[in-house]
Amino acid sequence: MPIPRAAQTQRRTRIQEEKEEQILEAALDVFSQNGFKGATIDQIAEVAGMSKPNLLYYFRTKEAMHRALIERVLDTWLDPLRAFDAEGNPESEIRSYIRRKLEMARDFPRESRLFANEVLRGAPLIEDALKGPLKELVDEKAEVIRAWAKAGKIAKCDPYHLIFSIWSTTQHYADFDVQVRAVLGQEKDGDGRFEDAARFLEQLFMGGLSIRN
Amino acid sequence: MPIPRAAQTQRRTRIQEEKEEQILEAALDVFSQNGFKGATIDQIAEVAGMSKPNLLYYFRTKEAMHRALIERVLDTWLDPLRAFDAEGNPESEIRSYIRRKLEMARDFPRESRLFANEVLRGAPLIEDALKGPLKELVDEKAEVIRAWAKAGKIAKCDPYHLIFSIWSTTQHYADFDVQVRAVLGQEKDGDGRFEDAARFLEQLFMGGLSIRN
DNA sequence: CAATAATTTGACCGTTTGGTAAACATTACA
DNA sequence: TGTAATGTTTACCAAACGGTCAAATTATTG
Repeated sequence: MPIPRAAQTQRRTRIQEEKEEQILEAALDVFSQNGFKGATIDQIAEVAGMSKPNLLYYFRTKEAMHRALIERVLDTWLDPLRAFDAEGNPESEIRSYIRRKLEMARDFPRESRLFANEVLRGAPLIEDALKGPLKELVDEKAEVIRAWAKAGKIAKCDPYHLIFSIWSTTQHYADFDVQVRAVLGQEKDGDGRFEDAARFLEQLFMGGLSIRN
Repeated sequence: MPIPRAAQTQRRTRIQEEKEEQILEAALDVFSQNGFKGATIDQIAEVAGMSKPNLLYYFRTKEAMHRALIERVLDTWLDPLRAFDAEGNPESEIRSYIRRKLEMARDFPRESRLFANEVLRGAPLIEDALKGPLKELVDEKAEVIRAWAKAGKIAKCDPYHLIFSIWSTTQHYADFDVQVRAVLGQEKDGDGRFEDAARFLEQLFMGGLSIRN
């Protein structure tokens, strides 16, 4: 009778796992399209196929839902950068980083837009994560790139802005999808568009870093 | 006594000009930070320094405000691309296009974020503009770039994705400003950051298009 | 099976929101 | 200066919102 909130219980039941998953899936849909303030609990509940109080049984507030969602996304979002290997070959490392980021934009556009929405509004929920773990990771990888440049393996360039430009060019295809589709028309869609983008970005970055094929 | 809404009157008075300007300025502040749904009329009214009904005297609905604002922004936003000159030198044309876009991201970040917010939510208000005038303009300039490539003045590349990548890399500094600042720390701020970005992007695109300095 | 814990829901609450009505104030101009 | 058009404000409304409550239902387990 007293309400032991799902999030507080020690061991999570099967139902809890399933329902929380179901809710976060719906929340991703709604938050990524409307932003935090624009999304409503009723809307998420409807998409999730459950009543509003039921949803609030698993996440006590709208913000708790958003926080759970964005923390999870932020984590997987950085996986490609973590995979960036200092010991590897500069050309193939950068090339495959670009491709992996582009694949994520293609396969997880909602996650990209959720993140974009959050950063756009000032990133109140993830400010600490950006200044802490994210910055540290980028610092580390920037150092790798700088070392490559110093060793003459790639052209000298600002590693931070290189990373920014890879982020922005790839995520653009998720975040600005509507615009991209409007400009390209429907004839180029899906995989064709993806391959065109991949080819172009590869050429751009390989050339810009003086890595000739 | 009957209410001749400002927007409907034939000739606009001095007060109308001033107040509408004042409102749109405030609306830019609020909409760009919170998105359409996240922004409230009360908030805009407060920033504009007038009462809510007074604001609604000039713009009958929240959507009317947003529409007026975004149409104006969209127009000026495309100016740099319009300035792109087919007769000019490819290198300097592309270089100055990048610089101009980067300057806009620096000087008009709110406009950039307003636009980003609108596209992120599916661009319901400007879908037609994207598929019409915007597409036509991009088509035209893409043809110019293609001709340059054919003439061997720049490397062969997909002109559409080239334009997308210039848009995304430059606007990134406005839209993802919080993230950029979090990663770079505060030591690099303002003009220093801008110059670093400009130098990097110039190198990237000039190299990627095989235009060697 | 019994009883306890976990889950689900309809009804509800206070606040915020977009927008209106009408009275009041100010400006423009004959 | 008078008066009609324009501009401004206070008070208000209905709908939507985030969230609560208690009762009902379902699952778990001794």
